Amino acid sequence: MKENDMPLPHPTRSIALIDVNNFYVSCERVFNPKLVGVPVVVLSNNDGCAVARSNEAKALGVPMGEPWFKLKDLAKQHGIIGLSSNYALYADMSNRVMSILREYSPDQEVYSIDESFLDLTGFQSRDLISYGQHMRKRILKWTGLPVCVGIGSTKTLAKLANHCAKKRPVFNSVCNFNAMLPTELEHLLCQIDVGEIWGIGRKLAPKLQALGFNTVQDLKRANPDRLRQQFSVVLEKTIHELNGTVCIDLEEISPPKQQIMSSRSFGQPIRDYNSLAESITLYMSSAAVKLRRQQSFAGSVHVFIRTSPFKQDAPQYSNGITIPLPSATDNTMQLVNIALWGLKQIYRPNYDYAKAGVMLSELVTAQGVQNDLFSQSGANAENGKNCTLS
DNA sequence: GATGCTATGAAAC
DNA sequence: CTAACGGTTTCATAGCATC
Repeated sequence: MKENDMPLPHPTRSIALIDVNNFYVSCERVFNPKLVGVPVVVLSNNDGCAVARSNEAKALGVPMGEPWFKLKDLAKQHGIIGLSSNYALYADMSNRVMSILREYSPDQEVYSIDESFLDLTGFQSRDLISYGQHMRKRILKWTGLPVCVGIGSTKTLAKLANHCAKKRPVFNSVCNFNAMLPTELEHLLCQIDVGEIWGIGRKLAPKLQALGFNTVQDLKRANPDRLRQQFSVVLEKTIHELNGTVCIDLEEISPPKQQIMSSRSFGQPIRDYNSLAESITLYMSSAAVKLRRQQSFAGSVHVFIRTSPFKQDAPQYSNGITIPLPSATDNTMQLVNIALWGLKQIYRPNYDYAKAGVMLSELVTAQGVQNDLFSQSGANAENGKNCTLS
């Protein structure tokens, strides 16, 4: 791809999206080179489902999210290796990658454990492909992880460019839409399925195809107003972003979570109240840690328990309860007690429970608490831990 | 008729 | 030997209740 060194028609932003290939699998391979070149999947909690697949595993047709027991035959046949996940390792590797990337731009959004946006606007456009190659080679050398780089004038386009970098060997893992001629880009976008666009998922893709929007180019040329009517604002924004109009900003500082959830499927079904209570206590403790780490206070607590929907013949029960708190708190003891009270309300004996969890919502930040306290002249300020919701 | 709350669904990683 | 199936989060909307 030849770089375009003509002046660009509009003041164009250059947003890069850097994404580690098959992140969990690649992490495992760094520490066990025997896994290189063979089909590998990393499994979810309790070795339940495939949450990451190597290219070899994908080529064998292993679907994302497939339960491991359904893969046993295929695995035996082709020697697919199933690994338990090691989230502490992945978090550590992620931190290394993110700090390397931070040196390439002061404007970074860490979007997920294996993805980061960088704003490269103002960097010399014709150099961006080599800049991207530099990142890629450095990350590979310093962490052992393979990444791809996509560059475009919006986040949606950067995502799409990243997809091209990954899927099309021509780009050698770095694809810059901004460096392509309009006709060249159009030709490319005609070959990509609508379903590949960020925000177009399993439900939306078939609906759009039914209306004749089969490729990215089709959707790019669609009438945003009309599709907003028919679908949603989200889709309207996507169309604008495909045309280079920024609708989704770079979020360098991640806003505090509005709700915090902790839940887990059990390795084996649980029937008795005490075991359930133990789990709920554990989940709430971890939720409370997350809550305090972002310096928030919870205004309501939700507790839920459920049997396995996959056991068709077993009696099913699923219930949850939301408990509003008179006063927002971040205190583990208080939160656990409330959750256990909630559990008592919804618990029914003689069911095989498969999953339980808690959710904290109506979160207010410590900042908000401060303001609240000032505005309410310190009412309910006992050890600064509680605040009244107004 | 406008506004607010809740439950639900779709999407993402 | 059999059965076995993730976890969080956000955002938008629809339906219902309320002012």
